[in-house]
Amino acid sequence: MKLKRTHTCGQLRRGDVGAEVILNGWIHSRRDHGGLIFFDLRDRYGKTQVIFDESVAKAAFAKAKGLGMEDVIAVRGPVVARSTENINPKMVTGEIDMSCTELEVLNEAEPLPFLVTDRESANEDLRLTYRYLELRTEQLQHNLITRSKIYQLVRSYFTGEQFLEIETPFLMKSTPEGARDYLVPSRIHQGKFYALPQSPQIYKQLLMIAGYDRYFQIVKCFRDEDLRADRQPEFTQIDVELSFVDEEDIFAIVEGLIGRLFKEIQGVQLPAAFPRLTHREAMERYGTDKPDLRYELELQEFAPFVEPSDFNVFKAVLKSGGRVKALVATGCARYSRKDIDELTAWLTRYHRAKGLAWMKAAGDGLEGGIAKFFGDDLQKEIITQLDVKEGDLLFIIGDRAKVALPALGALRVELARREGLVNTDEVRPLWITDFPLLEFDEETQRHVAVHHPFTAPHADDIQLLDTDPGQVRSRGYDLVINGHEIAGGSIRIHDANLQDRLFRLLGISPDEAEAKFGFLLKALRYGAPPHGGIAFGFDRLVMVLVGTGQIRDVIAFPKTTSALSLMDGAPSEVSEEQLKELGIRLDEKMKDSQ
RNA sequence: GGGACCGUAGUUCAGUUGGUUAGAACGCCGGCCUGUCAAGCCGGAGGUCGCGAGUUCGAGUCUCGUCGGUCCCGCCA
Repeated sequence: MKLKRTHTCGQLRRGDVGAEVILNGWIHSRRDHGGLIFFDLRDRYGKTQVIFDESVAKAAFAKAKGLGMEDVIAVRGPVVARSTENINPKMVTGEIDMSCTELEVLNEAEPLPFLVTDRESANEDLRLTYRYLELRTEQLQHNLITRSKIYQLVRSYFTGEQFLEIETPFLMKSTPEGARDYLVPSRIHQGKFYALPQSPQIYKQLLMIAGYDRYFQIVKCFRDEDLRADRQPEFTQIDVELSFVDEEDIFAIVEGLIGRLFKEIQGVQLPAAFPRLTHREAMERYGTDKPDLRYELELQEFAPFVEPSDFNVFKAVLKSGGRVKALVATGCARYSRKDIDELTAWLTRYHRAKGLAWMKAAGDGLEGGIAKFFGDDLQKEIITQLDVKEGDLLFIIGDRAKVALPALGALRVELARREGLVNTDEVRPLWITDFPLLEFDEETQRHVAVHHPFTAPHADDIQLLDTDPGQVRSRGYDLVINGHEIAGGSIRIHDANLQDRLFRLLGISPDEAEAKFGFLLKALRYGAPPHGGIAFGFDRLVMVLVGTGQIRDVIAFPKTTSALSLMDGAPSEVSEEQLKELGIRLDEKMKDSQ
């Protein structure tokens, strides 16, 4: 190219008027007036309007005639001021034009599959197929530029706090527990496989044992599970681990980082310390372990009103050890029977609830739904105790605790969405603490780790490990922001005997523990310091910081819901030779389907 | 593994109860036009109605299957 840029397309201002400049970029849009042509020339820094005037530069004008959207050009000419009535207040460069005297066409673009000016102009599958075009859109450029800033802020924060950035292997040993591994076959050791890390958990604990007492890494992780709007099979974590610490040290470090990120990216000042909720309290009040605190609408205890009532369904629920809780939907008495039926259908379909009971507040009593099972005095008591106001709608769910609380929690989120209760300017971080250490898995009929098997049990509950493992609290914690689980971590077990005991509790035999985690158990015997850490879902953090609900909006080249890369066609078949080298033979059925 | 919604021109969509030649906007091509910034005006080209079967005298429309996308449940230590 002959004309190399002297400025970017977002740079020129009134003060540059008179300067001779060269700009390089893409033709974002063109407006042809016959003897006068306007281009908006775009690069990632912004847009500048370029004018081609037949009477000023005949050759450049003639070439510009034939150009169209997304052609790549270089233009030379003076910066000229716009007359007052021609100033475009919507553009930061709107007070000036660049009057082109020389034009070099760097590359002409074929007609586009969709408009780069408008992200909504194509379905997502088409945009993903031409992801490099979608990445030219303002929104995605903004998201990726912000993401880049966040990497830098994270690195400068942690290195400023004396953390070391250390890389850990991508080709590692497959371990049981947790998500399905992505496997990588070994050529040198045919029949054996590496696994891509679900997280660098064990490595960072080994780094603590090695004495690197403050470690962090911005690292890709891989989990072969089904996708969601906020979940990709490969994603990025900010992985952090510290030695000689307890929960308070971790919280302080994280609060410092999150505070700085929101200050720098959003200009929002967060409190120096974040509020904390125990897991139990979060479930009781919000029906979820990741509550969105930007709105109230808390779950309320309804059990006291069940016994004096005539509603036998709830009585039976309580008798069998279940829970009955309520949600007071402010001003929702206007909901029609159809609205309520829709909510009921949604809850039974997606949240395993058997039903959704309701009553409307009218006058000084309750009516509709199950109101007839509650006497006048009992209704008045409900209204007083639950602070029900005229025009409110009372939703009640009775079921096993595992169903009733999450279902009502889901209803809370849905009602907030419908009623527009979410203040999108607010940022509400909080810590969830005191998770249960173990959870009984019905399918495999054994206990599984709620967090992971290296999480330390709460000191007060260790004696319960053998008698009532389900009641043991862990030293795990989650950071939740606006209803998104942003980070999770724990104080780890640094005692080999306790770790051994945990493996046994999880139904991992001594032999298996030795085979799968022997290296960790051995390392714990060579002077392991007390340690703990946390891992951030980096993509989700970026989502919250740029204000999108879709993880694909913050990843340059994401996969579809079925884990395909529409642009390059991954995953794809490989040659017989490649398979042979790896000692792999495909199932006949798969060959047929190819 | 399961559920819901979607697939019509390059793109976004409309298309009535199953009925003549499947429309609009943007984009593209050609023409006019010297102050637009969603430029405007005139004209033109452009369709395997995702794919396959079925029902029917007749299918973009109904049924089944299949492929792809999105969202959700399960799953995600």
